[in-house]
Amino acid sequence: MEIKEAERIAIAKPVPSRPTCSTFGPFSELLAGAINASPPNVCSEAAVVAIKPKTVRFKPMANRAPPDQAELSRTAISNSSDKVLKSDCKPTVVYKPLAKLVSKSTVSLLANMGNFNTCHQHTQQSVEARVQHPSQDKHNLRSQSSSNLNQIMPAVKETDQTIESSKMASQNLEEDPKNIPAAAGDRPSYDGYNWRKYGQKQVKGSEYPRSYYKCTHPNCPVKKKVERSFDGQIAEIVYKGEHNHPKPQPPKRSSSGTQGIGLVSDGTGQDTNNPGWNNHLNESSEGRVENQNEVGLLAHSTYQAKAPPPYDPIATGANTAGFRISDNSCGLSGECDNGRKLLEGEDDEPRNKRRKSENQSNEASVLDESIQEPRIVVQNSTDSEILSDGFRWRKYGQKVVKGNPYPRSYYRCTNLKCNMRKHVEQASDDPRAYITTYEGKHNHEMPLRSTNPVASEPDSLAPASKE
DNA sequence: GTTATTTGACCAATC
DNA sequence: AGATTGGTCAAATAA
Repeated sequence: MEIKEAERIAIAKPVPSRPTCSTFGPFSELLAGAINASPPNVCSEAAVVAIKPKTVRFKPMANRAPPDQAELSRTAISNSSDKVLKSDCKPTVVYKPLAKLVSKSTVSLLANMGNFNTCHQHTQQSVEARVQHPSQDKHNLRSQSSSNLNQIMPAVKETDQTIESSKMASQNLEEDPKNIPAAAGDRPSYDGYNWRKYGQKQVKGSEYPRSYYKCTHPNCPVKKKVERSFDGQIAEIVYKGEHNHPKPQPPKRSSSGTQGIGLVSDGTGQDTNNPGWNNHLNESSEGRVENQNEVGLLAHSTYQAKAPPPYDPIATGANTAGFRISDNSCGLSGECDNGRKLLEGEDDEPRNKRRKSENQSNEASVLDESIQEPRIVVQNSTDSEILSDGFRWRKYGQKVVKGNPYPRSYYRCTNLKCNMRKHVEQASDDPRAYITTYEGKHNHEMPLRSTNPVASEPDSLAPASKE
């Protein structure tokens, strides 16, 4: 009986526990398994889990980073990256069309880079941010984010940069884990604050599990809720309270400044350093973009910032390091990075430590992935076209809505058959705070895949692409 | 041995 | 008043 129950549980919770399959094949496989309800062999572990419902956790093992992160990051990354790429980047290069790979490493890389995002988040943290998202739309969310990003970040940088950045990131990542002791005690998140995960739950409205984090500072009442999609994208992030303390300064990771940057976070975004830069970024022109990016990453992220972050020294300055990354990765679209970062950052944060070890073991794989990451990069499409969640969007209008000082951008799915539309607008002063509203559903598959390597979603959803 | 994460269970709020 | 959902706590586990 128990066993059965356990099994159930395992099956039942697709979300949180991702497949523990050590091998991780393609995400698709996993999905398939889940769908079938019969876990793949790999999941033998799962079976075990069944036996032990409690400990079911997935082992991060080397295989993967925590599923969430890795996958998430991947998707996020890929998505964001794709998006970014298109918008910003020129066609350049895609290292590999396979988006899959991108995932973890990329993510982490991005995440590192993404620290920028952190900045935004800081702000956000102080405030409450809510992400709006249609529950259904994972894709939508993504798309939103991407779209937003695109919109937001028109700036285009050279793809090369992005690529490089990605590469660097990847490299960094590799190192990161090590370097990143990250987070050493607390795990810094992209925003530069340290968070402790105190709970996870699947919320009814959302498909994805929601993770609850508390700021590790003793006095700090700040909490945040993060929902991640299987893809790894962040569907929602909600911050509550304001930090009573300044952001913890990151231990400098010496090494190369650059490295410090991203690296650190191996995805976690823990780098304290990052936060700083993040903030800077935010402040800086790019900041917005980043924010947006973040948002984008987030699938929906609408933040409503109540108050500005009290401290943000970070914001103040920190960008430095990260920036490089930003240049790189996101130069084009800071978005990518940001988003990724965000994604990773949050979830990852906690995991960083573990990951370290894991990463090490996985490093090889990761590295490979990271390398591939660059592929993310690519895409360029007209400005109007945006790949967000794997779908392609065309901006057909922009307008300033009455209640919102910020312009609202309207997008349509480029697929002729598809009636899907969405509009995105900044919700508050916080660039990150966005509101994306989707209308309709996609009648078609995501085009992106073929087009872009992105695949983040696709990957997960799909066919396993394994590569 | 320590610390952090995961997860089930409990409590509170809302409908 | 009951049911449902969200949020938090605390034990167990793993690194």
